[in-house]
Amino acid sequence: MDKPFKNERLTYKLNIVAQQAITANDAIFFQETGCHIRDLRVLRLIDDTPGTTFAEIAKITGFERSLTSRILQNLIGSRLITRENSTEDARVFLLFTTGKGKEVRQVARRLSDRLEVILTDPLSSQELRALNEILERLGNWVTSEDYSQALDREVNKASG
Amino acid sequence: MDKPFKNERLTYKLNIVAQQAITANDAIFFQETGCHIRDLRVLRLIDDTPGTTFAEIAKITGFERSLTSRILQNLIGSRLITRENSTEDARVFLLFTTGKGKEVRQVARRLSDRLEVILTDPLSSQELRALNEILERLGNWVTSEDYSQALDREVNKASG
DNA sequence: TCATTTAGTTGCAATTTGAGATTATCTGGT
DNA sequence: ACCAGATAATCTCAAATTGCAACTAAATGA
Repeated sequence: MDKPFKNERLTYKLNIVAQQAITANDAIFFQETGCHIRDLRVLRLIDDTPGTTFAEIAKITGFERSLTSRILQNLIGSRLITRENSTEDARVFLLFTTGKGKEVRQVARRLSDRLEVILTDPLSSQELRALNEILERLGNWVTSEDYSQALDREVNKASG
Repeated sequence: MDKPFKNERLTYKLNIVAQQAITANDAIFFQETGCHIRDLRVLRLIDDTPGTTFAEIAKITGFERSLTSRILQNLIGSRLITRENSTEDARVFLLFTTGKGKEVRQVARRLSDRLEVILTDPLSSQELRALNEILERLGNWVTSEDYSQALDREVNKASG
C-alpha cells in the first residue's frame, strides 16, 4: 500500500514518471527495433529532412559532436541511414534514411503510439490534454533564457 | 522562435522538463548545500526517521546497495549524519542526522520551495494543482505491477 | 601558396555504476 | 558448544558512457 510518493516535490514526481516511462520504453524500443530512443530520434530527424547534415543533427539535438558522430556511425552500421558526400563541400556529408530505416521508423512510430496509450491509461482524455498543454508550457519555460535568469537571481539573492 | 518541441511525445516532453529542472536544481543544491539532490533525499529520509538503517534506505530509495553505501559514506564524511551500532545486531547500524545535517536539511527544504515556485511560474494555481494530481496518478501507475504487465502484454502481442 | 578556419572523427581519460567477492555477525540445528 | 548457512554492509573491479582535446581532411582567403 506504499505510495511511491506522498508530499513530494514536483521535480521529484516528474523525475519518477519520466524515468520510469523512459527506461521501460527504451528497453522495449531496443527489443523491437534494435535502436535506443536517442538513435530513433536521430533517425526520425533524418527521415523528416533528407539530406540533412552532421552539424544540423548536432545542433538540433544538442548532443556533443563526438556523441552525434557515434550515433550516426551506429545508424550507418545498422544500415538504417546512408551518407553521401556533398558535391559542394567535400568535408560535409548528407544523410538519408534507407528503406530499412524508413521501416524501422514506422515500427517505432506505431510502437510509440501504443506505449503512450499505455502510459496515459489512468488519465481521462481531458486530463491528457491538460497534461500535454501544461508540459508544453513548462518545456518552453525551463528551456528559456528567462528561466535561467530567474534561477540566477534566486541564487544571488540567497548568497548575497 | 524555435519551440523546444512541437508534436512530440509525452515521454519526450516529460523528459525535457524533468531533465532541465533537475539538472538546474541539482547544480544549485550542490552550490548552496554541498550535497546533490540524491544525497539530500537520503538525508531527509534519515532526518524523518531517526535510527533508520542502511537496508531501509536502500529499500525505500531503490538504490543499489553499493550506491547506498557510498552515499552514506559521503554524508558521514560531511558530518551530516552519524552511525551508531545497533545494540541488538552488531551487523546493523542506525543512522541519525547531526545538528549540521538538520540545518542543511532546512536550507535544502527552503531552497526547494523557492525553486519550485520558479519552476511553476508559468502555471496558474489551478493548473499546478491539476499537474500535481495527474503526476501523482501517473507516478503510481508507472511504478505499479499492472503497468509492467500492460507493457509485457503489448510486447508479446507485437512479437507473437 | 601558406595560414586559418571549419567539418567531422578518434583516442583517451574521468566518472559512474553494478555485480560479485569479502568480512563480520547472527541464527538454528545438532 | 560448534558448525553451516543466512544476512548486513563494504569493497573491488570491470564495463559503459561521455566529454574534451587532439587529429585529419578540406575549404577559404590573403
